[in-house]
Amino acid sequence: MSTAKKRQRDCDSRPVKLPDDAGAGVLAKLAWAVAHPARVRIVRLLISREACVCGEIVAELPLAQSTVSQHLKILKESGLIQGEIDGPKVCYCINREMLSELKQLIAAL
Amino acid sequence: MSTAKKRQRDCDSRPVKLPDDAGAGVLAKLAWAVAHPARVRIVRLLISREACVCGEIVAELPLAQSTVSQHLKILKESGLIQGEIDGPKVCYCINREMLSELKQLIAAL
DNA sequence: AATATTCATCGTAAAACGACGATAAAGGTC
DNA sequence: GACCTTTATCGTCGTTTTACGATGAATATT
Repeated sequence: MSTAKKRQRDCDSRPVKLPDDAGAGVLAKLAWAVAHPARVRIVRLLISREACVCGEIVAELPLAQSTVSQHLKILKESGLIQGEIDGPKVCYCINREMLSELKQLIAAL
Repeated sequence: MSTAKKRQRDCDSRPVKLPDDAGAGVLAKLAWAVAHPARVRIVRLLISREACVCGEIVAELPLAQSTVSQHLKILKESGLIQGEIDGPKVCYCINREMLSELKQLIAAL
């Protein structure tokens, strides 16, 4: 995704409110991605395994395949994980950059 | 809820599943507390100010007083903040221990 | 070609979230 | 006591989340 921060100089006299809010949104989104036990487990699994087929993730969780797929979609949209099609299977892996950004944003609290 | 599998102390060779799940819930709860822009801003505000009356927090956010109060309640229930009654006002402050736990859990990912 | 496997998506239902206004509770002030 | 300030809670409404089964698309396998 690379929704990098574009820095521009506006002649505003109050450069305080908006940046604060925007930054809050970024952290909130990433935090929300791991704000569910199933998603935490998926993230941890992918961190430890480095690459994992969807079926394995489903087998690891006490949820229906469609539900897991939903969580995977959410994690994918957050940028924390990536999915690569491999034949009829889909191989998921962690996006280390996004994970680092999450860690940094939390650590900077 | 609690569709948790009751796993007895059987001589299982894989003591991995249950701790993983429990820990996931703890992290998910703390992450969810900061999974909303308004709550991120409240947390940041309390970190920077060290103590803050509810009214100031309300003034800082573009939300109704009742809505902010809801968010404060959520943050209080997560343990991330504490509220102390001071006359008719309520003084909120960060719970540094919980904040550290959140940081540690994220960093340990 | 027919079938099986793998995964995403659709449709749906229940629950929770997020927001608000109105009201109540608790504490000061006159 | 009457009144104002401050905050929490209640009731409500619309939206989102979470979960599931069923279906569809894409690829392997036979």
